Amino acid sequence: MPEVRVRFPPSPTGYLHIGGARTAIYNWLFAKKHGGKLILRIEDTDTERSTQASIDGIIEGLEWLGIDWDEGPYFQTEFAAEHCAAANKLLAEGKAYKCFCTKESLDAKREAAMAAKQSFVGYDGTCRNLTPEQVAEKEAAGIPSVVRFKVPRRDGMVSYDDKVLGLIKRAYNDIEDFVIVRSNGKPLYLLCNVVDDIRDRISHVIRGQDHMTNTLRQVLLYEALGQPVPVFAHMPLTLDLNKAKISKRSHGEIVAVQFYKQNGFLPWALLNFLALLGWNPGDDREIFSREEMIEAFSLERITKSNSIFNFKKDDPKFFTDPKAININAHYLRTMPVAEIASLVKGELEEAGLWNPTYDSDKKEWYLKTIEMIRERFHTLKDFTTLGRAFFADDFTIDEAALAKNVLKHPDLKTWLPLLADRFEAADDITAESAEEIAKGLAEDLGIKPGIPINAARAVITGQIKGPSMFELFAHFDKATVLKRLRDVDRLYV
RNA sequence: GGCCCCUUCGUCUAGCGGUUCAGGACAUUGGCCUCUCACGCCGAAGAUCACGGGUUCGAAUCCCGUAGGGGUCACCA
Repeated sequence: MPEVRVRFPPSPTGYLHIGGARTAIYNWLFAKKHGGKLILRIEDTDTERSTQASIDGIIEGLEWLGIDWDEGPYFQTEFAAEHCAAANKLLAEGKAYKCFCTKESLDAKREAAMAAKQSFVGYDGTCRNLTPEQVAEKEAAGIPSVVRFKVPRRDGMVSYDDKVLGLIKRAYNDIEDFVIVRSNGKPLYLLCNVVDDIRDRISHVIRGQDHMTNTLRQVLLYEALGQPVPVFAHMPLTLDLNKAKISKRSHGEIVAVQFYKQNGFLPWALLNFLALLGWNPGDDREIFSREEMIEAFSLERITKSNSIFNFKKDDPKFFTDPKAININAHYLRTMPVAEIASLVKGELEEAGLWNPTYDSDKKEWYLKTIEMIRERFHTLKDFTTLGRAFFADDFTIDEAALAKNVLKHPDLKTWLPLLADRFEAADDITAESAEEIAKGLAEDLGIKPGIPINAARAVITGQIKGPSMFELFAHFDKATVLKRLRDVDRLYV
């Protein structure tokens, strides 16, 4: 295979959404797999809608995901001269022509054709065969014109071999003479994109299936420009549960990469999830290290059919696709502690809960805490919400925990302080001695051990569930344990 | 409407003519474990492989129709 050069060409008209991210991911994986280059090219020719904020957001999103590129960002607008030169070349060679039809008359014609349910609603070729004299005449009269590509009028099919979908073909006669330069002299996407891909020596174009009809026309442009056609691979689209294309407009932030960053996702977990939406390695693996995924990736194993991003708005249990959360939770509980520790540090700092000693004296305690609580967390955010009691005294006790494990047994008002007394009397609290003490108290009181233990969990961690309480009695600072146990009184109001 | 693509459990998917009355993952659910929850482990339920015709000794797998879904038909990208 010649040098692999792929590109990710976002148009900066919004944030990076998961569909775009997935395109970037596949291109990135393919480049890495083949030792190729990934080029980032900002397609900003739509000056009306392009914004700097969008460019920043897209780059930030890619960087957060860990997708690095080898060249760029290039900006399409910087190559306007090349785009024009290509258009002029086609014009000079008779492969394109000026069209003086007005947009209004064209729109009217198309609407009439569609209303009449005619098979061909494209441009009718009115200006295709104007003589040079007629063209000169119209230009002299100051009539504005666009440049249209002269699609070969011949029988047969234009075709290309799609790496994902197989042979795609379409009759020449079904393709209209499309516009390549606006009346204001600015070339359009179809042409710019091809010219840029030629200049950037792009070998493989990996993009969404929504580009399929563009591809046939672009193949024609490559041929007219006398350039080799790159390999195309069209990946399936991501739809919502109603099978509608996901978009910022209709789905909001849930489809933005930024949303996942803000909601405690690990970049690699999101990437892993996204990669699996429309691709699989051919075996049962679903969790990959970076190296494993690069090694396993191939265009041939990209799925043909669209996939659904399974999220229900206002789902009380899952704020996004359950599988995405599951994968995130998996990484959360299996990644090296040192790695997750620094991410949690960021969360704590943001929440104003960071204690510098976690980096020095209490480092061991800090790491152990994370190790203990991360197992049942789903996102990084859980450390400062569900796990708040480990890092602060001003936590609130979960309602269910309070009702079920504390208020239900009024005698805990005396039992918990009693437990505190026994802990206080013990010189060294280990998980083993804590268990002995707690169970011993229950026995002496003639109650089930679960009652004081679960109540302790509620007042010490604020949660109805969590790590082994015996380990926690030993893990928490003794004074904290005693205080929280003795403070149980305040809960009965 | 034309053209193009797609169609296997709720969702992501495996499958590429026979060893599959369809396997895995997530979600759901029963149990074990247990101080709780989670993890882990063992189970359950869940897909007449969109439908209808062919081809074949044999089809989820090949062919043809039909239906459904998606994409696209801009002087947007």
